[in-house]
Parts: sequence; structure tokens; C-alpha cells
Amino acid sequence: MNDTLSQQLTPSQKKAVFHLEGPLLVIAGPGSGKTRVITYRIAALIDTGIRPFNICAITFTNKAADEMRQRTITLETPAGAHISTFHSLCVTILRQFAAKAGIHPNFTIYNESDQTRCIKQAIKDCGLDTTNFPPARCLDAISNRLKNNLIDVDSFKSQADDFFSETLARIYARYQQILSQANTLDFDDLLMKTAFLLRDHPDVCSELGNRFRFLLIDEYQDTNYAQYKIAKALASAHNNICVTGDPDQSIYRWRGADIRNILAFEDDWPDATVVKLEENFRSTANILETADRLISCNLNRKQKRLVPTKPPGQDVIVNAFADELEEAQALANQVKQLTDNGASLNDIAVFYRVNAQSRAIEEALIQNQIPYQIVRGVEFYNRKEIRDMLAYLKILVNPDDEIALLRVINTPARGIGKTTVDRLRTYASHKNITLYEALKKVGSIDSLSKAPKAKIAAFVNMLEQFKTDLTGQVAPLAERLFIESGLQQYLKAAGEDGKNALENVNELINAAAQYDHQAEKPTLLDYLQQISLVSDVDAYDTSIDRVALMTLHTAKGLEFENVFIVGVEEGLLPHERTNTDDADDLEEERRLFFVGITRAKSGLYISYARYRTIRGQLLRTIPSQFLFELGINFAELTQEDDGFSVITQYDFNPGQMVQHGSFGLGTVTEFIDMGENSIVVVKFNTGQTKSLMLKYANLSKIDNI
DNA sequence: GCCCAGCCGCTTTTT
DNA sequence: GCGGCTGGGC
Repeated sequence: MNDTLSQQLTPSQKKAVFHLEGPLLVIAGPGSGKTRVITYRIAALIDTGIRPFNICAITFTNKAADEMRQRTITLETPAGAHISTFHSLCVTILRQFAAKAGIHPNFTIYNESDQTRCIKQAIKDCGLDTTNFPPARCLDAISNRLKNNLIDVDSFKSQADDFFSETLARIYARYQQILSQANTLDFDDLLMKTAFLLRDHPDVCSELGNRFRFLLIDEYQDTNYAQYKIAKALASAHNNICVTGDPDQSIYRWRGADIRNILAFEDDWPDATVVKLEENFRSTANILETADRLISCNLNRKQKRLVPTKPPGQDVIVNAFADELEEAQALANQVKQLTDNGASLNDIAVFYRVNAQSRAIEEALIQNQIPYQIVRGVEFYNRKEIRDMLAYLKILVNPDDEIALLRVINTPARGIGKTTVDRLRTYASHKNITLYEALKKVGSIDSLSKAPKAKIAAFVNMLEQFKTDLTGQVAPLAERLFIESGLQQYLKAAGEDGKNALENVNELINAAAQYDHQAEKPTLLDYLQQISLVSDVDAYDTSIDRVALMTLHTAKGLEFENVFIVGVEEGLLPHERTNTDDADDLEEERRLFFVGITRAKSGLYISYARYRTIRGQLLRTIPSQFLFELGINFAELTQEDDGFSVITQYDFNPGQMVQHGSFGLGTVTEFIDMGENSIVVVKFNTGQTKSLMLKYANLSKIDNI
């Protein structure tokens, strides 16, 4: 790397970049130039003569991987390093060593809705009821408690010692059996099977260890046990493992991520070098101080500084609104004001805790003719018509995929009804063959009469003619299949709904054409794999100027000039499903807020609504406890011209702590509930006692609803 | 075998 | 408020 480049680095960044051999932990606060460090480090490694082929960088999303690849190209670094997500890396490894991993190399990948179908089937097959064994709960247990912790069916069976565990073990066993018969892996299998492959086959482990002589892992705070074991196995031969992350940005505990992986890195690798990047090049000092006050409320945390390099900038705004409609409208107004002052829409983002919150924002933006995008890549692939198309394509590469087959065997309706399918399945299980094989042998199934036999034969023939060449381009294949399966005709006949669906499938075919264009060697299997592993943020597209709407989780890793965080209320942030008695759960919600705040470069607008419609019901809300931890004055929308003070909360109990804009912290001594004109008496820490009248903006208007 | 109505259950975040 | 599933009618 030339000197000009390395001059762009701070001393601690340099230390991380030029630490070449041996374990390295980079604790990188938000906006501290972490991506720069990783890409420069790759360049520095290659500079010393290490072949790109021997470098493996693992990111959290495909988008991050693409970006990193792009940035190494900008640095004129020779290409060839493996840069991908954990899951993509695992797919590559598993296809290469399929036999040793005990799977077929042409496996396909099940997403969450496929998983749900399978688990329901498994529960049913075990003779159990989904009311007693809710699919979502079972899946969560199998995924996060078992698979992500590398507990396979046999070991769980041997340790199950109560009724629930024993039953769960049966469901787990059946679930895995369904998947393996369909020649499919779910997300967790990708990690688990890879971890087992490396554990049980030292030859594979050392081959891969020698190939990937330098391992870099980003967002290490959000790795789970399986990922941790994979990383450890790959690096065990050479100890050249560099991990980067920020414990304060760990937000995936619910998905099995274990923050201890990063906290205990130095125990795992005793000779590890630790570099802390604390300077923040992104946000104004005001934003950083707000973020710092908030995150300091997490007690289970290593102290870390956020050092601003920018001036204070404008104040962080906290707004209270009557309801989510007013909140959305005010947001739209503020967006207009920002663009009037020269901001572009791509500089503006809106974050929320749950996807359902996007709706009110969307409506306000539409009303005000403000272009926007909802950053939610996976949603597209969950549409019915898209899933139908993908099911057809999946069958071509993996005819064993029974879920895909059952999905389209009668879609569009072609006279192969439930009874016929049941008979086919019975036949298949008697003969111990797959459903697709049964379809091929339809002539010899006695339980079927002539008409269904002919329909099945026609269906199989239609599919078989596509299977001759699957190594070419995907888009032409998809288009032909769309037509010949009858799906296009079906959608064309379906009126207004079908029109939309038709557009979506065309978009899918366009995307496939783009894939064909970009891929070195396009294949259907590879295409399907890419689609299976998309994340929400992968769909984030800045080519058109528009406001970005996304969840706080999706926002991780991004940055915007202006950020709106809406719905900062108890029940949403922290979310109602967080166990507030569990400090770790609550602290993760706080970190999520922290992640959102630290995305903002200069403008930060935090808001909550006093009333919110949730699942069709208008509910009074309570401002989030986190708001009181920001240490900033609340901007109420009520006029304060009558001399009374305002506190942003509704109901008080004696002894409760409050934060007041002018008087600071205090303790409630009395609460006089008089509806709209309630009074709270507070003894402030300054020593003075005040009677404060509570004012609720537009309360009468709302109560009339 | 197909279609539709109505009911039920769920409803946080996502690779 | 929504979408998936079931059961009944054609």
C-alpha cells in the first residue's frame, strides 16, 4: 500500500491495518472507520505478498460484502479474496465437501416460511397438536436453542429428560428427516453442518485452514455459537484471525447471537492484540453525547468512549405527537423543510421498531408526494406468485424438494386435487420413493384413475423438458417456465390482482436477467442460492433519490445525514415482548436505539405518539423509558403560554423519578389525577418542590375519536 | 376437484 | 387488521 493511503489513517487505525499475523480484535465504535480498516488491511496483506486467494473476509450481509469488494477494487487491490456472508461461505464449503458432510451437492435452501411448513408437518407427523406445540415456538427452540448451539438430534435425544424436551426431540428428529428427504437445508443447517464437517473431518479443516490463511470477520458481536466454532476451526491452524465489532451494537441475541464471543475473544486467543477505535467521524458531538448518555445506562457493558471529531451541530429533537398520523404528517413536513434547505431525499432515513409502523409513514409521504423506498428485500420473495415461480425453478434443480413440488403441483389448478395428491404421497411412502419419483411412475399407480394419471403425466413431462440444460442463463428459462406452466395465463385472467402479480414476476425475470449478466458463470442452482440468502438491507438502492424507510435492525451499518426515529414508546421500544425483568433483554433494546441514533450524521429527530392504533385498537401510550435517558429537553407541541410546566408522561406514582426539561431530575411526591388537568408534585434534586400541571397535546381531539 | 366465505390465530427484529 | 386454513357448497 502506498504512503498516501496509509496517511489517511489514524494511529489506532494504522495499528489495526498493519497488524498482519496473529489474532487481532478491533473494537470499533460507530462511525470509527471500521470498513476502511478492514479493506485497507486486506490491501496491506496483499502488499506483503499474500495471495488474495488466501484471504477470507466474512460480513453480516451481502450488501456489506459487495461494498467491501467494491472498496478493495477502489484501492486497486488485486481481486480474488473470498468476501461473503457466513451463510454463503457455508454453502460454498458444503457443496464442495458434500459427501463428507453427508448431503447432496445440489441441495436447495429453505427459508422461514418453508421452515414453518416443515415444522407444522413434523408436529402433525408426531401425532401432536399445534395448539399445544406452537410451530413458531418449536422452531425457535430448534433453531436458536439447539441448532445454533450445535446440538444435533442424537445429542438432544440423549439429554432430554422431561416430557416437553422428549417431545421436542421427536419433533426435531422428524423435522430434520423431512428436510433431508427433500434434500434441503435451512439457514441453521448451513452453519451447523459446516461446523460438524470441520469438527469431524480434520483433513477438510486443514485444507480450508490452509486455503484461508487470513480470516477477517466483521460484526463479530452478532455471531452465534455455530459461527464461532466455524471461525475457530478455520483459524486454528494459523491463528490469523481478525475480528471487528462493537459490543454496544449487538442486537441479534434473539437470533442466537452471543455477545460473549467478542467479550471473551482475548480468552480464546490469549496472545491477541486489541485495538480500540473510539474516534467518531460520522456524527456531530450533540448526537454522540446523546448516544453516549443512553448507552451508559447499560450496566452490563465494558466502558468505551465515543470521541467526537465534529462540532456540536444542531440540537437533537424529541417530539411528542397526538397519534401516529400526526407523527407521520409532521415527519413529512420536516422532510420537505430539509429538502427546501438543500438536502436530498437519499440523505434522509426513517427508522422504526416493527415493520407495521411503516404504513402511517408511507401514507403521509404519498399524500405529500415525497418519494420513498421501504428497505425490505425479503418481502418481495415472500409474495405468493414469486414463491410459486421459485418453487417451479427449485424443482428443476432439486426434484426431491417436496414442499416446492406440493406448492405448484396444482398451481395454477390443473386437475390434480387433494385426493390425487394424497394417493400419490401414500404410494411414494409405501414404495419408499420420493414424491417426484412417484409422479414419474404414475402409470403403475393402481389407486389412480385414467384422468388424473394423464394430468400428472402432462405435468411431469412439462417439467422434464426443462431439465435438459440447467447450466445456462436463468432468465430465459424462468420466462419459458412462466408461460408453459400456465402461471402467466392464470395471472392474466385474474383481473386487477393478477396484474400486480404479473408485474412482480416480470420484475423477477428482469432481476434474473441482471444476475445472468453479472454472474461469471450463471447457473440456476447458484441463482436460487443467492435469492435464498438475501437480506432486507440488500435491497437498499440509492440510484433513485428517495427517503429510506426501514427497521432499526436493518439500519445497522448504514449512515444518513438526517435520521428520524419514530414510535419511541413503551411497548415498541423497548418492545412489549422484551422481558423487562431480564436486564439483558432490556439492554439489547437500548442498544437497538443506540444503533439507530448513531446512524445520524447531523440531523436527528426522535418522536413518539401519545395514542397509537395497534392491531386495529386505539391505545394510549407511555413514552419510552429510554427517552428519559437521553438527557435532552423534550419539545412539547402544547403551548406553554399560561405559565404552567409540562412533563411528558401521563400517570405518576409517588417515589417515581422524573426528568424535567428545566428543573432536571426529581422525585414525585404526589399525583392528583384530574384527567386533562392533572397535577404532579415533584421534589427536584435541586431542593425545590414544584407543582406541575400536565398538558396533553390535542387530548380532547383524540378522546373524541 | 374447485372455489369461496368465514373463522381463527397471530402479531419483533432476520441470515 | 391480516393472511392462512378449513369446511361446506357447487
